Amino acid sequence: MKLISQIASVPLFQGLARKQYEDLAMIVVDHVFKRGQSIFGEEDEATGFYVVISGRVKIFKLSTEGKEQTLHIFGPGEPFGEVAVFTGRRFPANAEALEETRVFFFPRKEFIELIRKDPSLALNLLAVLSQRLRRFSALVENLSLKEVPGRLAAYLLYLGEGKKEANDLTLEISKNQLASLLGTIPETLSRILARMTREGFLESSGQRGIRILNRTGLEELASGGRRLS
Amino acid sequence: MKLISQIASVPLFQGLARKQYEDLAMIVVDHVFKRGQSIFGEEDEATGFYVVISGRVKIFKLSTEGKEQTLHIFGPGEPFGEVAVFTGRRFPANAEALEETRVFFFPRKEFIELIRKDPSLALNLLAVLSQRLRRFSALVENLSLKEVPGRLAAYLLYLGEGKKEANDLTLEISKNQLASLLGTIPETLSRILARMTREGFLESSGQRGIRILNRTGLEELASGGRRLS
DNA sequence: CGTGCGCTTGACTTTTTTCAATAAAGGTGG
DNA sequence: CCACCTTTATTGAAAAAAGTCAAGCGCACG
Repeated sequence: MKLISQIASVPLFQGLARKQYEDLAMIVVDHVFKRGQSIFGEEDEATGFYVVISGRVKIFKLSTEGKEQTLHIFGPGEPFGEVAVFTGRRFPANAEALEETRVFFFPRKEFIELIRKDPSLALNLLAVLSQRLRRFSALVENLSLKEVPGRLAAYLLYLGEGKKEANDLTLEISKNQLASLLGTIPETLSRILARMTREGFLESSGQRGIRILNRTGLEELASGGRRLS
Repeated sequence: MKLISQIASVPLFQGLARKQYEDLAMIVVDHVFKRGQSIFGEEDEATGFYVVISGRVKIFKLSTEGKEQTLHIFGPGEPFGEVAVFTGRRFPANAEALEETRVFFFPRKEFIELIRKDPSLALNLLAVLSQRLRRFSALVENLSLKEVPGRLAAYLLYLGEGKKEANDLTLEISKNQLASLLGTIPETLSRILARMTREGFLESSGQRGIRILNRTGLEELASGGRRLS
């Protein structure tokens, strides 16, 4: 059946027994959201979590002044909202479809029931969360470099981690938001990107594309062993 | 038996069935480390994870130039090294006892076997990891404030979270290391602490103690709605 | 009792932010 | 498909913040 093969193709559910897939198929709720439509809001009850099947989902927070800060963009195969399922009962951020997006929703209660029945599911989840935790702590390290060029270099390398085309990056957030994530402002980011381009570290293609030309150079910047001239 | 009640008092294992505690007691390895002794090193095989029973454990990384960066200090009841158990097979950092420290070691293979037998253990673990992930993402948000006073204020508030005496803080890392975590240098941190003291936001007691005197003021700094004069 | 490490302070330099003005891109509706 | 409009990105010059270098203090430790 189509549903089961779709579930089986989600990395989070890789390597489960046939029976498990059938059980998952029993509790899953198929949802389609239109571009711009909200999937859940901050402070909403977390009644379950989602997996993106097709399309893209933006996770973001709104500051008190109403400014939007994108935390992450999830694409096909990626789960989101799981953290809330196991801690609080509320989502800590908002989720919205960036384009026509299909998601599978797994209701909290039923899902936990499933875990109780077969723990291999839990082991998969633990692996996913652990992985994320590791990446996060790497990010924290990066952000503590004291100068912006170093932070930017570290971030770009971090972006390429575990990709085939590690030199061809696509920013999943706007440069304004990247600036904010790096603890700086768009003007500074823009200037530093310009300098890096001038010095042959990278080249940008379009608004979101960045190609790394001198990986070693970036690594030196990120480790503080070198500075932009 | 003593062992079981000690295991039961670990938050990570709260609320399990009697049988579970007995199983855990079967696989646990009791270890005592002297002050300064290494518990594991970066790149060591992660054959299991630890829970602090008494004493304190420092988790740190060494930079290429041999400088030490403390990531965390764990005290009684707290688990460490779990992430490595579920992802890679190697630890991403070093662990060392800060004082005479007793830890329980849970071997990976046997522990995973236990999870397979009873998933409520897995649910506890999932909750702990999720919680940590949440705190981490809050930390990332804090570190992205563009000025140091804001980052410091956010960090101090973050430290006090979920404590009874939220205004009486004890830094668990040296000010040098705090500076590094905040993406700045000790001199700047020192000056900013001095300014904050002069303006009545806080007062410091001893080298590691900080008392918050004006929480609202710090919150305004952290949100960018106010600056030090 | 000296040595070392961590913390503080001062004067000076460099980096980053601010403010303001333009340029480019992307989406919208005709 | 094009013109328009709003959002996003870039650039310059002046102001502010943070970093560097150097020196001194104080407490813990051997």
